Amino acid sequence: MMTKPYGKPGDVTELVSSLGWIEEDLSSQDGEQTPEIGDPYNLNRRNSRIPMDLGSEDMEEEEEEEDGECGLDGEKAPKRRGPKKKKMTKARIERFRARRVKANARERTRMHGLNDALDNLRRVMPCYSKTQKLSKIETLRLARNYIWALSEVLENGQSPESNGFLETLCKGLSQPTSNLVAGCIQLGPTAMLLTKLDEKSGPLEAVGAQQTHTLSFPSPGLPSPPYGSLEASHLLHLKGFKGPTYENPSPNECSNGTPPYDGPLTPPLSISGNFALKQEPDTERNYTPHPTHPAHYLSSHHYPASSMAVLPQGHALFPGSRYDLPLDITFESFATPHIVSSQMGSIYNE
DNA sequence: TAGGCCATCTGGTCCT
DNA sequence: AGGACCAGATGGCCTA
Repeated sequence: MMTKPYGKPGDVTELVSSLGWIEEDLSSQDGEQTPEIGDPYNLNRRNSRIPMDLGSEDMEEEEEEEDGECGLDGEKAPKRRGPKKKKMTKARIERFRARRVKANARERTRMHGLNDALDNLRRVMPCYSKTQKLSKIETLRLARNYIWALSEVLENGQSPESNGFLETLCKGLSQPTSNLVAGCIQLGPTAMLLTKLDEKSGPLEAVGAQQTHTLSFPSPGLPSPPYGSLEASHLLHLKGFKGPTYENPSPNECSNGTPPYDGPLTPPLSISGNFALKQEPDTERNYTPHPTHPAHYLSSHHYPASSMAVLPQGHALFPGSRYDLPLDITFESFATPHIVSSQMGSIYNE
């Protein structure tokens, strides 16, 4: 679908004068402006965007006026063919304006719905923060990568704590987002491992076991970030899951015929080093299963302020990372692969 | 100040 | 005819 381009500057000058009635009329909508923006309908800057061709009766008066008129260069405009249209009456102007206002409202609502859906998507991403939202495009990219990474976990048994999992997640993401994801991923498994170990042993033993973790961050004594919860939906959608039966395409191929994904691989800057925080025993570890998590697979941790540089806006900058992690960041969905790994048997057996 | 991101308005197109 | 969807245009806000 091609959108008709707006008129050239010359056209604008010409039309602004001839369409003064529209400008004047639309400007009267000021009373309908929404409070968020001073000029929500852009009425004050729409002069150059007055419809070049309303394509309907709404422009009849303007078309009539132009009949026989000379253009800017003095050339005679071609005589308009077809039936003479009706005059633009006040009532017609009103109808046009009402239609436009209604359409604008619908469009706003539609976009809000789209944004709500994006927010919902953000919430199930490996890292979610209310204060530091992923951009729309990064949300979509990460979602795509996340689905891909999870499918590899399911199909190949790839560890969600492996660098491969992380690299898949970060494919095509901007460097800041990659760092954010890396930080989440690298911090996330700790709590979950601890949680699992806690089921068999005490926290201290779990801490000791953590030291053999393949990834070198969140150290045993390292305070964990505030973990979020794994929403019930993350488990529910696995119910009845019978395992992958599809052919897993290459990351750069799309089986549905869509163009290949050729986003550049942007490995996180700090897979193993930059997030190495202080490796001190954390006597302040405050491990509590997240209340909203039905299976208590995740826990809720909080970083003591001493363990990281705390930025003014409540963000914690991880050493070596360009990306500061909001303190309210959650890792709710990151647990999914672990859930999948640990529950695979029971899920399959259902 | 430039660039990224976003919300909004807008007209065109398609569909019901 | 009217609504949904789309993409272009524009200005505001924020950050490096």
